[in-house]
Amino acid sequence: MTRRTRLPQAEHTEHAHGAAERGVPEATVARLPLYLRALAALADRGVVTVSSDELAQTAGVNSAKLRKDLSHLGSYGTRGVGYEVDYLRHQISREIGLTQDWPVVIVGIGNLGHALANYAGFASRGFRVAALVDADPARAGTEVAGLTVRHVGELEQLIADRSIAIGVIATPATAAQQVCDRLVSAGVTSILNFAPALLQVPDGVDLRKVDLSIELQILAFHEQRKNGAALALTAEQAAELAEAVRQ
Amino acid sequence: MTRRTRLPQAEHTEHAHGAAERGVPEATVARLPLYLRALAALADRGVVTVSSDELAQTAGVNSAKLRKDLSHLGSYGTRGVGYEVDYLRHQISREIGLTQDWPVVIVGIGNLGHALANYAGFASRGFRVAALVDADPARAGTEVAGLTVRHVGELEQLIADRSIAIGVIATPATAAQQVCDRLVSAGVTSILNFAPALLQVPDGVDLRKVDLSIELQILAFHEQRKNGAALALTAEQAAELAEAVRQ
DNA sequence: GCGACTTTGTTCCCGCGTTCACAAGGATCT
DNA sequence: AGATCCTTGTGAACGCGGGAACAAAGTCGC
Repeated sequence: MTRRTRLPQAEHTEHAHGAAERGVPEATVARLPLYLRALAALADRGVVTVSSDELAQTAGVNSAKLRKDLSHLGSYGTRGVGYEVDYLRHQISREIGLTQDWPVVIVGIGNLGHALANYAGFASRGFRVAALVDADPARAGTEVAGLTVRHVGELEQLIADRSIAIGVIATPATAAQQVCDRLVSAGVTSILNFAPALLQVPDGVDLRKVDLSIELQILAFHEQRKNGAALALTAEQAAELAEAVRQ
Repeated sequence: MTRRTRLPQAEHTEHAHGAAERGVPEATVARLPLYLRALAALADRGVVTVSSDELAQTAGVNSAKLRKDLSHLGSYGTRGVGYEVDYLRHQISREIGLTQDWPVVIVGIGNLGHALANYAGFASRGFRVAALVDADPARAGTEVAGLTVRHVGELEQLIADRSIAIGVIATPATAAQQVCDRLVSAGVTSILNFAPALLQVPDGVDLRKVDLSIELQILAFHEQRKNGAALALTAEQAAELAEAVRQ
């Protein structure tokens, strides 16, 4: 196997520990939650067995992709029949790690942190909001989503006491890196960042980011292209005009 | 195709290689907001000119990728020098469409909708929350983020009156498709969906989704892999491990 | 004006992910 | 049991995005 791509670095897929053995492609991992949601919907409707085609349609993907994705986890289907909903659901849940309890700390209890603390989608998937932390002393002591907000000074203690491995950053951008550093040094190894800032984390720590405004900007780009025909045309005409005038 | 964007003396009429124009890769589009943010940070620090290397580092990407991305928009740099911060910023803003005003309607003013309505990142990038709508009559009439929440019955009227082209869905999953349909038939052509549901939209309508719990699930997957050796083998080897530790 | 230097814009190559198409394999019926 | 049908799992082709490397093109010093 030892592919020799002549570059001395950037090989973190290669020596990643468990990945070599059962390497599940990142793109596949990102879709597993979709399948899980689709399976839950089917189970609610009392469906016992589904074909890849049906499941794919429910999840909104191509059936070939679905089959290939599932094949990375194992051979959980029956040829000629399909997949047993409950069984497959359990297998995917186990693969993602949703069969265990994941305590999470949310840092920054502003509007967004407030919403995240109350978000039902977390609890229903094995994530438990175990601590809420904010830098504002006035906010500490208040109750949000059934939990008492603690001051950020207690961050390390809370992480240690409650075995927290996952942290969510919902602070302003200016505080994000500092909070991130403290989370990491306190032992958190997975971070979900909502602050619009570029965070640096050491190797071994996973960082994902969600930037709400970026999504809107992407939509705006395409929106502009749709109605853009007219505008771009005038722009082009203007350029041509300008050029014509110069001559 | 022979359209030439006017920039600090660009004089190649010859191989007017139709760069850019009709085809900015989706991956590039998704990074443009990052560059914009990096440029804003540089401008705040008073930087006037920046090399692709510097800018790439600020944005957290590879410099070759950055240059290729920018080349899709046009030739906005000066060889041997770099990019003029303000000029490039304006060009990207224009490309994404951030130089114009984008009225947005938010449907579903629960915790998340509340947070979105107050999100500062929108207003600072040309997005204007033009209407808040909720299905709960009790919530209609209340004030959120300086706007009066309207009942969902007024949705179509609001969209028409305020020329809204972008809609944000922050409702429960069960209401999402119905809201989506109404948005579309009222003329909205770009939708950002926060509800954990698969939405169907006709051609010509752009749909993007953000599922907060999916991000956490992806983190959980990797987290499990990290500690994975021990956790994955619980059944058989946990006992072995426990025994080994005992001795 | 000219050569050395700097940085962009582009080309080439590689690997990943998607998709098609089909062989493999189990279920069902006769 | 054997034939037929059905759906999975996978091999192979393909297109796209990423990264290294390089040529083009401008600046700067003399």
